[in-house]
Amino acid sequence: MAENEKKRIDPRVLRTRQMLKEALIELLEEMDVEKITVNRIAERATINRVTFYLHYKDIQDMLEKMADEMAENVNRVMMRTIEQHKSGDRETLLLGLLEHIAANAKFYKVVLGSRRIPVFHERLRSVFVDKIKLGIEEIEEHNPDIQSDVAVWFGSAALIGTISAWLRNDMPYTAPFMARQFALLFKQR
Amino acid sequence: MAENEKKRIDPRVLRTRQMLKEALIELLEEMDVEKITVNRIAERATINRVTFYLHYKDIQDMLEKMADEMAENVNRVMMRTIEQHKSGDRETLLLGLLEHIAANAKFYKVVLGSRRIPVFHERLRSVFVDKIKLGIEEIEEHNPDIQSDVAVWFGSAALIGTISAWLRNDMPYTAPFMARQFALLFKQR
DNA sequence: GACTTAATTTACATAGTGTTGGATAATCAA
DNA sequence: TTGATTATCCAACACTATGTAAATTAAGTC
Repeated sequence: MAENEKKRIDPRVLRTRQMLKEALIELLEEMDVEKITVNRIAERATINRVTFYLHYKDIQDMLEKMADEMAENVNRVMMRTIEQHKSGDRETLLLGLLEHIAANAKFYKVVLGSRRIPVFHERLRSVFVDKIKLGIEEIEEHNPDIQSDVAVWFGSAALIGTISAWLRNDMPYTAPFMARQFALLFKQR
Repeated sequence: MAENEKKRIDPRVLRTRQMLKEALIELLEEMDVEKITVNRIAERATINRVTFYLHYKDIQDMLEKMADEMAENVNRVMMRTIEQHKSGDRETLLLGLLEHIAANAKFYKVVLGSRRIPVFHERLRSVFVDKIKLGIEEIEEHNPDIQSDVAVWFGSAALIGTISAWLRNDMPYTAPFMARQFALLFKQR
């Protein structure tokens, strides 16, 4: 059932998109996003340049689609973590997220850790904003002087920014350690 | 003395650069940075396109130079605030910063609030990182379980991100209010 | 094996880049 | 004010990248 939902896509399409994406990630490891052209992506992917346009409007469009996929994945991971542990416990939730990121570190380091690709940060931020909004009441009860939307801005920015820095520095700490750090840093009394 | 330090620059140069910068800010208000070309900037500034290249290598170079100027300004503002109040009090320091940003909201909204111009975020982050490192010992004393570099990542990201969100939402709260919010949010016990 | 759809090839018009050499105009120094 | 200096302008150039079109080849589907 599950694999029929997306009514079977031609394997050639999957292959081409996969190769284009891998090529783009590779290039992003090597150069700034402004230096990347459709030419280069196609060449690296050993795909004809014209074929690129059969799949994406332009590079920006491609980045956005990849960012959407990333957001979906992150959402799914967080959902799954919650189900497995049957608790909205913040630390375990973060641990699930961080372990997913660590498992796909090559990708996330490029799109979040590196400079100059804001689409991914935007998408991830809106995922976090949604998640944080759900657990925000506690803060309001605890400290009524804190404006809830400011707290959401603060929390989501701190999360993304810290994770990005963690990736930029080649993850010097383990995922569980980072989850614990977040728990401590977010703790209000 | 002070004005002689930069050994008098030709007023034509100052004028040209000023017009180019204003044109770029205007364009950034109107469109994404990828859509901006040297052509457009020159046209908007009523400056010949060739003249652009007499001042900047390319658009990226121009953005970097503007980001450097911004970082200098922010640094200066924070220094001045500390001098005036003769105290490293966090809330007043932040208030000085936020008031400076509010006073130049048009500029900051474009370069920080809008999407897709990471250079400015980077530069501002490194300013904050420096500042936060100085006041980090207290946290270490208070809670020895928190890794100091993680705390720096967390703090700087939260600051920039919250300020950006504040600008993106057209500053619905006053600068003093935001300074107070930061003080509350950063408070650890 | 016939049908369908994806990818390739070649080609073209358009737009932007970065640099040149020479003319013009604004600033500076005497 | 004058003459020297230097910034800006103008026209032109080669080059790279973009995005699209039409016809051909190759791969996947039933």
